Amino acid sequence: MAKGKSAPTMADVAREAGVALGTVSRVVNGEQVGEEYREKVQAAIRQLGYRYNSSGRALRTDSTNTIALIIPNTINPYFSLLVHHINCELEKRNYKMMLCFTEYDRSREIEFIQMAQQNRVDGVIALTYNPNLVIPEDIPFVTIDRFFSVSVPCVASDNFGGGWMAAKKLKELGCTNTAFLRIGSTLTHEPSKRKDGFVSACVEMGLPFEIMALEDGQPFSEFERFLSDHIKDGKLSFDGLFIGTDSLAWRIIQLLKKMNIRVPEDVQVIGFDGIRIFGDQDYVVSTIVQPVQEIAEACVSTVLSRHLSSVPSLICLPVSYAYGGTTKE
Amino acid sequence: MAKGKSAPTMADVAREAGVALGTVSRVVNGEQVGEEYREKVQAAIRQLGYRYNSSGRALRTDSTNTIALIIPNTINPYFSLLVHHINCELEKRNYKMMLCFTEYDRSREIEFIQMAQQNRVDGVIALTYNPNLVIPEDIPFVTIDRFFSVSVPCVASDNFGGGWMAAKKLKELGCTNTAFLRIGSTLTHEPSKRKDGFVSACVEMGLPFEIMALEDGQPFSEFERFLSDHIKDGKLSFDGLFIGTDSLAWRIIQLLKKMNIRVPEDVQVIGFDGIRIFGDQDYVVSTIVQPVQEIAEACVSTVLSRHLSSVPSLICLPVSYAYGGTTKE
DNA sequence: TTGTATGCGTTATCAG
DNA sequence: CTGATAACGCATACAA
Repeated sequence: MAKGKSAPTMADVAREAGVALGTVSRVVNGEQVGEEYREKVQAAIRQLGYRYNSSGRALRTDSTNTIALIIPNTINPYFSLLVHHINCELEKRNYKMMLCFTEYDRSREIEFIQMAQQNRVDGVIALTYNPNLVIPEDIPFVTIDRFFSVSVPCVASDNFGGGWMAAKKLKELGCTNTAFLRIGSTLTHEPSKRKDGFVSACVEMGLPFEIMALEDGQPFSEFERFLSDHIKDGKLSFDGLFIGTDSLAWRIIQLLKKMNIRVPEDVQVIGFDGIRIFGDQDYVVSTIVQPVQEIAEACVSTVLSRHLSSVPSLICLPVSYAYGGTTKE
Repeated sequence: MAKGKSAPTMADVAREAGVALGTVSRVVNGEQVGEEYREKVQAAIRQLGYRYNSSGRALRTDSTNTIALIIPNTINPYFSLLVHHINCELEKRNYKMMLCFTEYDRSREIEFIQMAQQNRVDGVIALTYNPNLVIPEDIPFVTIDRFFSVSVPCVASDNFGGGWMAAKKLKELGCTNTAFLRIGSTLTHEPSKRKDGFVSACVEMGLPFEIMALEDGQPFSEFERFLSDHIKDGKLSFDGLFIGTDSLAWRIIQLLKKMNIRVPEDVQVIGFDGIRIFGDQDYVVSTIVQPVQEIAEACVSTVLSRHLSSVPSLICLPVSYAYGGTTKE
């Protein structure tokens, strides 16, 4: 019988079962225990409704069965998807997730890494933007989309291949003059390679292209100006656009509508990420799809395999093309 | 100097500062401590890079500064939004979140509640569907959208008022024959009142309406049949639809397109939830917007105020109408 | 005000 | 194979 209202402990179970405390621990942890002892203990556990106290275990073993996920937010649907699949993978393996939102704040990225260590998490998965971020060496750490060093595994999709694929697709669909549009930080990370792949393919195939990259601080209206500059007699000189993310693609398409340019009749548009409306229905735009499920699986299995000596330092996963109404066909 | 590689403990700090262990604890917890002692301790803390170990504190205080959030997933954008705002509110208050995905699995809902207790979380916020769920009395518990009993606070938006608002809006926009469409469980919960509010308003205003509710197991195609049955000479007899969720509204609109019914010219559609594309851009459909931010704030402040004796048992927050392209104007 | 000592629930190390 | 017991890092009641 537990004393008062507080939850029963191993000592209570031991008393109830008439065995030693250590024996209870062994049963709970599935270690070798004599059959009749095991049964007595299990009966007592059921009797008292005992469940082990993770705080005690955490203190003793210095591990919490928890992984910290550091990510800007969960409003952006790509991040939501990532959070979802990573948490599912963790749940499968009986791990918990400690979710940390940075809102793109560089100081919070640092803070959360410290906080994660203080909370004795068993590892960290991080999607960050701070160019000066220092990755601790004494805790399993996996990054998404950013390569720091060979000792910090990075998981990303094949951004270069995706850019290449977009160019090839536009060409196949009959485009003869294209542009790549992107917005974003000056930070060099894996997604930066989307442009590189696109450019490489265009050069190789002899497909004309222009680049329009908005740096931090420049207003969105710069895109409007850029597009206007390429309109003659109400006709856009581009017939194919590859855009850094689906989100930006969608905004650009709104812009084109306002300018009376039809998509995909006048210009075909391919985005990047693979965002679906309501998370699981149609693709919002034609797009290069990131394999989020596989990315999540790779992150989790990598961060949990600290002891496995040989972890690749860059895990690159294949992308695919999906039709979303903004290309022909 | 810490022994070996493991993180410094309070004992290390005490030794370094030449004070007692208890004094370090008091400094760390911001209690009254003599000025020169405080300074010595803080210097030692900086010196060693000490951060307190939350496992030790958790074991000692039997509290973890963690709240469990039980929710189906984070793919559905409404859930993503909820997770986002709840986590933000928790971060503000220096609490962590333990995220639990049920995927609508009733047994997992139960499991997670037990697991949360085992992990000594300080409270639970839950959005569940299991009709037989038993809410533990010995832990602060807040539910979203479902009322269990006066002792379990429930946070929800004004679903009845939202239904009423939808009817009024459709009437204002000139509709003369309407229908309410919904899909979903047989479970009675707060969102069930969307229909009630709609019906009440229609009756009061003398606006004709029909109800079409899909029960569990019925295929989506039932909606197609329902709509077909109401088409004569290619013309839909309804000119206004109120639909249980934005997600369903969007699917219905796809259906209408296939049937060559134009939205909003032939029929105006209002959904419920307030989902925006990419989480923060345009509304996907015209809709009754749930005040997610306020819901999150209410959940968190309620679950954290266990000691405050008087918590209302139902917190009902006001909704608003937003134009999203599927109504006139 | 500061120091000392105990115990939170668990795992792990020893003896038996 | 089992029982007893010592940590783990911290907060706190009590003694100084």
